[in-house]
Amino acid sequence: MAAVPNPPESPRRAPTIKDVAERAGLGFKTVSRVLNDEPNVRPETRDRVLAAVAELGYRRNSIASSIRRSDQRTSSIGLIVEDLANPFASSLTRVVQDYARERGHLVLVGSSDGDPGQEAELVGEFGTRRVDGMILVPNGPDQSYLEEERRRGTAVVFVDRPGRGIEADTVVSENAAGVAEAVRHLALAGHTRIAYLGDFESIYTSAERLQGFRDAMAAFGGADPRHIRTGLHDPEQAHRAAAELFALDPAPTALIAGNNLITVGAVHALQDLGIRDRTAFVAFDDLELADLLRPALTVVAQDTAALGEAAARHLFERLADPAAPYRRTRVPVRFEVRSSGAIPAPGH
Amino acid sequence: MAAVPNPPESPRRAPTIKDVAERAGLGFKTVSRVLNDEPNVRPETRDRVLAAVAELGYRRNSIASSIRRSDQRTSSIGLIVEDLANPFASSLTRVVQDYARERGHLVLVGSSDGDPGQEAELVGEFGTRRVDGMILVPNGPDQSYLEEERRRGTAVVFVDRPGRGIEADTVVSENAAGVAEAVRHLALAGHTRIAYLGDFESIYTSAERLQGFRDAMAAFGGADPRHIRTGLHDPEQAHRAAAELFALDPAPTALIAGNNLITVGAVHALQDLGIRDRTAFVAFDDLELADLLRPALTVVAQDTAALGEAAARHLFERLADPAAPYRRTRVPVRFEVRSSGAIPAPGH
DNA sequence: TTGTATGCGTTATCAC
DNA sequence: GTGATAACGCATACAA
Repeated sequence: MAAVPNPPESPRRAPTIKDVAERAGLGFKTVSRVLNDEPNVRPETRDRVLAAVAELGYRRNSIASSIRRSDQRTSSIGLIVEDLANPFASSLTRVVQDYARERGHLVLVGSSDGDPGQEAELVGEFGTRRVDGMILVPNGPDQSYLEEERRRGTAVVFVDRPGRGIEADTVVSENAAGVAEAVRHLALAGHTRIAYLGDFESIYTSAERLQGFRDAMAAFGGADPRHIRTGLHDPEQAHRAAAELFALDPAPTALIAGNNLITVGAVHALQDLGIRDRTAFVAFDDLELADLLRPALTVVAQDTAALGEAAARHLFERLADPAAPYRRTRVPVRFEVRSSGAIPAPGH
Repeated sequence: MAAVPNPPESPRRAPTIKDVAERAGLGFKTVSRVLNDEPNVRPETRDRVLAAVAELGYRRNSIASSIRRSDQRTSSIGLIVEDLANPFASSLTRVVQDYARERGHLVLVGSSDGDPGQEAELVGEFGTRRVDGMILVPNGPDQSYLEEERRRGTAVVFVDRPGRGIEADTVVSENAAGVAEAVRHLALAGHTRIAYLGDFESIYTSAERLQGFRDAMAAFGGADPRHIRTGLHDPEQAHRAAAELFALDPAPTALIAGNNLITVGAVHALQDLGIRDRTAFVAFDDLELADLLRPALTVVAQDTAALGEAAARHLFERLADPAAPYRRTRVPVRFEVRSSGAIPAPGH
């Protein structure tokens, strides 16, 4: 930590359109016209205004502008994810931000950590700032409180899972289909004792993925109930659950992990047990180095780009037409075959 | 994509303090007093106000509030990173967001993609929305344009690398020391032919890391210039450069990758060449599954949490005291020994 | 083509 | 304690 001598300049009052008007020797309404590209301004006058703007370093105060304009729009939207540091969330955020910016909007972000209280607080803060709309990954049993925001004209879109107690535009992944494909892939390699590790069943995505697993397993004689473990919310819990699975007799010969945190714990467990090379494995969610693991990880990859773009699109379409019927979009997943899923069942 | 019947409710005008005042049978200034916890309000009156607030579902319009308040503060800050989807950036964002939120501030985010033009545009958008301050990972040869923002009272903090053409609070990693430690670690395993893959030398962090490499190598007889490759800006370029390195005679026996994108390309190259198990490797930047690779990746991990928190702290301290001397904070890196760095030199 | 009066929802000032 | 009035920076309506 080093201190630099520094001379801070006196913080000046920012110039307003009145300052610009005075400088240009015009009425401030004329300045406003130029700034908003309204017609009926002589090119010459326009130039004078722009010159004054440049000289004073004027920058519009869009905060003041939005308070007065008829639509009350702020050109900003809010995005609430569980954890911004999670690759799923950050990649979603990036896409939403790009989409918004192309339309002149900025994005306010917040992490709820899966806590309904945090979520509601963030919604409140966003509302206070009068965002034009919000996209959220909802948490908890009830999002009906969002009706109030909506009455004020705020657009609401759910992504990753639907909100509860409220109807709204929603974008989700094809969770069940993705897991079903994983099951079929493993069955093709001769596996029948396929285990599943999932998060809390109260979470929409977890429930859908588990359902996909159960339904797909039914075609192959059904899943062994002891081979299904849910309620795993971090890598450590997944690690323990996986270790317990492989202590069973008969032990599973293949494993499906329900999300990326579970994957991390599960692979660690297989590593500890020294059975990474002979246990078939498919992970839901792609991971940055998945193809560099040995065996390379076969994954059900969510299309976060499509998810984010669809959510953003829904939001802006809702802003354009508040009366349109609500829509639910399901985004296909991509089954990425690498090698871990092709490890054959013993004796197959 | 499914359409839901839906009946949208008519968007109502949001209630204002005047509505609340009328409802409570009071002057609106009294309402304002209650909302701002100002003294001189009878508890009884206060209750009447709060009741009316609840009944009407009133929510303060902080946009209107900030336009009028004397300090002009909006309780929002801006954050500009290169790519929000990058783990380094997203983890930084998360920390900044948490720090800001604890202080009642919201965070506007933007990705510059390393383009100075995008960066300046985002700064402009943030300025227009009158953010209280901005934290940025600067790009390009000149950030002096930020002086203008600062004159308006906006706090400016650089993170990851210093801005150019302007003095400001800055937080950077101990880049050179981190690479030097990697070199010493590899030298201890008997390596002398250590290669280095880096990004453009025009990037501050790249230059610092390369310098750290050169200086540390000097203690071991110096680096072979052919074993240093820079200007690698994505995994593909790093992949090719690594392949070329190991086609040399004599080929390096150890490799240091200058950032996470380069690491991905380099490990792929080692994989293709079938020399992952016998080439010592140290990566700058940690990766999610680094410990599950085989060999597990030895890394120089940046402390993104400390980086983000220091940046946020600088920002809020600057807001509290605009006249304080500028500070530059250097955040130590963590050398994470796993196995890839301990692979011995041939015949050692 | 340009300018004036008014109002947005809030905070600041000052009188009651 | 409470409330009227002005003001913030801008957009809207309308007059000139």
